Amino acid sequence: MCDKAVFNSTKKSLFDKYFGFLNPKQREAVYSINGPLLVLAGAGSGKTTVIVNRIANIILFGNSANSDFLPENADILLPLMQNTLKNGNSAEIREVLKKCAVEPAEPYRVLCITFTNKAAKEFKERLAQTLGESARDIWAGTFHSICVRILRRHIDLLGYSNDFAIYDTDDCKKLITEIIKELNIGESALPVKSALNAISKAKENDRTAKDELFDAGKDRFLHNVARVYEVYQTRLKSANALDFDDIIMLTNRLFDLYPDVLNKYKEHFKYILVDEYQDTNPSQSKLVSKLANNKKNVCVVGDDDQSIYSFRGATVENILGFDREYQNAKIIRLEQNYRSAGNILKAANGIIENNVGRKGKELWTEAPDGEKIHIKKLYTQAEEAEFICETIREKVAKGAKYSDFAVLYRVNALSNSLETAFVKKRLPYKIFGGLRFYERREIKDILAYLSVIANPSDSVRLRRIINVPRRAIGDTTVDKIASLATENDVSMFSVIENARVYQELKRSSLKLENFAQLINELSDFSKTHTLPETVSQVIEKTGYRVMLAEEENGIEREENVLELVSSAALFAETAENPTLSEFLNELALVSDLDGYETDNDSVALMTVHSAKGLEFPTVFIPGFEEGLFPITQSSFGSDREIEEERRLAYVAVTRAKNSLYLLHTENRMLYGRTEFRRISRFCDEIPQSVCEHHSKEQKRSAFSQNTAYSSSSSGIKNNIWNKPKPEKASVEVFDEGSVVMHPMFGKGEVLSATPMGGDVLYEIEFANGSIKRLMGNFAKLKKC
DNA sequence: GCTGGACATTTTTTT
DNA sequence: AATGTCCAGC
Repeated sequence: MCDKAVFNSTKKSLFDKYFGFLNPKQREAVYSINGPLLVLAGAGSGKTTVIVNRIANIILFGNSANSDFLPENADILLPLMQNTLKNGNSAEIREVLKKCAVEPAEPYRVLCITFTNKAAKEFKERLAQTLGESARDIWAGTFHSICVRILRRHIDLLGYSNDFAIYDTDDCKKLITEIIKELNIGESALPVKSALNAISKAKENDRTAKDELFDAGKDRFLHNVARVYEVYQTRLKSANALDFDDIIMLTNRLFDLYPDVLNKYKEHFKYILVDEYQDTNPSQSKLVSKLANNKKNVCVVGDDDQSIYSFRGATVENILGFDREYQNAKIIRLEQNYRSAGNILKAANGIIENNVGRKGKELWTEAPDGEKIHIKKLYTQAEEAEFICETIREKVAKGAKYSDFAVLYRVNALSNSLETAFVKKRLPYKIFGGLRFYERREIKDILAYLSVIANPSDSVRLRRIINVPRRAIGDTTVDKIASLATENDVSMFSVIENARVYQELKRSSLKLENFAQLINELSDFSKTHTLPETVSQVIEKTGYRVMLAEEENGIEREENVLELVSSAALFAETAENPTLSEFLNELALVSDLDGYETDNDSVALMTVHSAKGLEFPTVFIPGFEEGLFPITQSSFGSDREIEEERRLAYVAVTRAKNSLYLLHTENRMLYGRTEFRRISRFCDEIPQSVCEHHSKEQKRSAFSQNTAYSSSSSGIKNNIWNKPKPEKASVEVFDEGSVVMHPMFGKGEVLSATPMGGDVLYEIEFANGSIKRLMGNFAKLKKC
C-alpha cells in the first residue's frame, strides 16, 4: 500500500498544475465544492473563469482536490501520477486526475443560475469548450428560464394550465389599468404605475394579496393595492398567464405546497451555483435556499459593491447575510484585478470605501499605475460631446480602434447630444439599450396577433389588437364584450365570434364577426404553413403593413416588422420544435434581439447599468455632476440611495482598462431645463494623486455657438452608422427582372428589390401568378 | 368612434 | 426637448 501523504500531495500538485492558470484564491474557489460557499468576486477578478472551472471540477473530479480519500488502486496510480506531474500535458493530467475522482457529479445534477440570457449563453459556451458534449446536460439558465422549465411540468398542481403565457410589464400595466377602472378606485388614488410597482414588490418578497391586505391596516393606499393585487392575480390565472414575478413566486408556492415535488428537485440538484447573487430578490434567494436544503452545496458568486438593481427589488442583504443564512459558509474574496491599471483601481477603491454597508474588499493589481484619471470641465454638453469625439479621433489616428472606446452615462437622456456629435464628426458608434426590439409598439402588436391566434382566450392581447389597424371597434364595444364575457363565463373571443347572439352587440356584430373570422383564418393558415410564413401572413392579412405604410414614420416600423419575420425564420431553422407557441414562449423571456452585439468597429454608447460586466480600454463618463451622478429625484437622496449611486460610480470606473475620463459641464440642459451643476462628490473621493485636472483651454464664445447643432438631420443618422448592417456576403443578391427559383413556390420573376435592415425585400411574381414578398436572407432563392 | 391639441412626465431595467 | 396619454368636441 502506498503512502497516503505522498499520494495526496502528488494529487494536489497535479491539481495545482492542471488549474495553474488560476491564482491561489481562484483555485481555492474551484476546489471548494462541498458546503456553502460565498465568492466575493471583485470587478475584473476572473469571476466567469472561476465559475466555469469550478463546474468542470465538480463534473470531472468531484471533491478529489479537497479530499484525502485513497483509492484502492492508489499504488498503481501513484507512479503514473508522478510521471504525469513531471512530463504530462494538460490533457494527460486531466485523464490521470479523472482516475482519482471522488464522487464526481453527473452534469444534469449541476444547476447554474444567472440573471441574463447573455450570461447564461456565455456560461454554456464556455462549459461546452471545457467539457464538450456533456456540458449540454448542465442546468444552466436564468432564474426565469429555469423556473419556467419547472412550472411547465408541474403548474397544473396550482390550477394553471401547463401551456401558460407570460405577460410582460406592458401587458400587466394594461390589465391593472382595467382593474383600477373596474374597482372604481380612480387613477388619482392609485396610479397604475404605483400599483404595478407595489404588486411587483410584494411578489419579489413572496407575499400574496392576502398577506398584503392583512398588513395594510387602515392605510387607504395599501388597502387599494391589495384589492387590485387580488383581482389582478385572479385575472391572470383565468387568462392562464404569469407575469415575470409570478414565475419565481409560483415556483416557491409549488415547492411550499407540494413537498414531494420540491424533494424531487432537491434530490436532483447536487450542486447549485448562483451568479450575480447581489442582484437576487428575497423571492429568489428563498427559492435557492429551498433547493439547497439537502446538502447545502450551494455556491453564490457576486460583488456587494456592484449591486445596482435595488430599484428592481434586488437586495444587497442577500449577499451580506449569506453566511448568516448558511451556517459554516466559507467566504473567498477574489481581489486581484486583471483588468485595470493601478490608478484606475485606486480611484475605484477611493470611491467605494465611503460606503458603510459592505463586506469589504480592496482590489489590487500587478499592473503599473498607468495614466492618471483625466478630469475635465466643459461649458456645455455640446462641447463635452465634441471633446469626447476629438479625443477618440486623436487616439484612433495613433492606432486605436473605435471599439476600444465606451461612453457611459447615468441616464439615457444624455445619449442625444452625444449622438449628434458622433454623427457630425462622422465617427462610427452604436447606442445600446434605449428602446428594445421586442418592446416596440409594432412588434408587440404583431406578437399580440400571434398570441391570440395561438390562444384566443388571451384577452389582454386581444384587446391590444382588436382595433389595430382601425376596425371601428371602439372602447365602449370592447368594454361591453368584456363584461359579457365575465357574465357568461366565456372568453372575450367567444363573445366576439357569436356577436350576433348578444343583443348589446347588435350594431357592431358584423365588424366583430369579421374580426373573429380574420383570426380564425389566420389560425388555420398557421396550421398548414411555416412559422415565418404565418408571421408574414399576419402582417399582410390584418392590414398592418398597409397601416404602417400610411404612417409618417412607418418605414422604420415596417423594417422592424420584417425583422420579426426574419427572427421567426431563424427560429424555425434552429429550434427543435418550431411551433408558434414555442416561438412565443421563447420570446417571452428574451429582452432583445440576439446577434445585435456588434463585432463591427464602433464606439459603444450606453448607460452604466448596461455596461456592467463589460470592459473597454478607454472609458468616458460624461455628466459626472451633482444631481446627475449621483442622480437626485425631487426627494432628498437617502443614504441608501447615495450608496447605490456610489456603487454605480464604482461599476462605471472599473469598466476602464487604461484610460478614464470624467467629464462635467457647468451648464447642462436636461428635460428642457438648463441648470448649473457642480462636479460630482464622487470626484472628491478619488485620491487627488491619481487625478489630472485638465484646464479648459477653449474660449467659450464662437466655439460653442458653432456646436449648437440641429439634431433634426436624422436622415444622416440612419444612413451611415446607426444601425450596424450585418455585412453578409453569403446570400446572393438579385436585381429587378432576374428570374429566380424558390424551394416552395418554384420559378418567379423579381419585380422589385428593396434593401432593408441588412437584408433585401423582394417582390416576386411566381409562375402561378401569385405575388409574394420575401426576405432575401431567408427565402433560399437561387438564380435560374 | 376618431382626432387633435392640451397636458404631464422624464433614473437605472438582467426577466 | 421630446414623447406618450387623456379628454373634449366633432
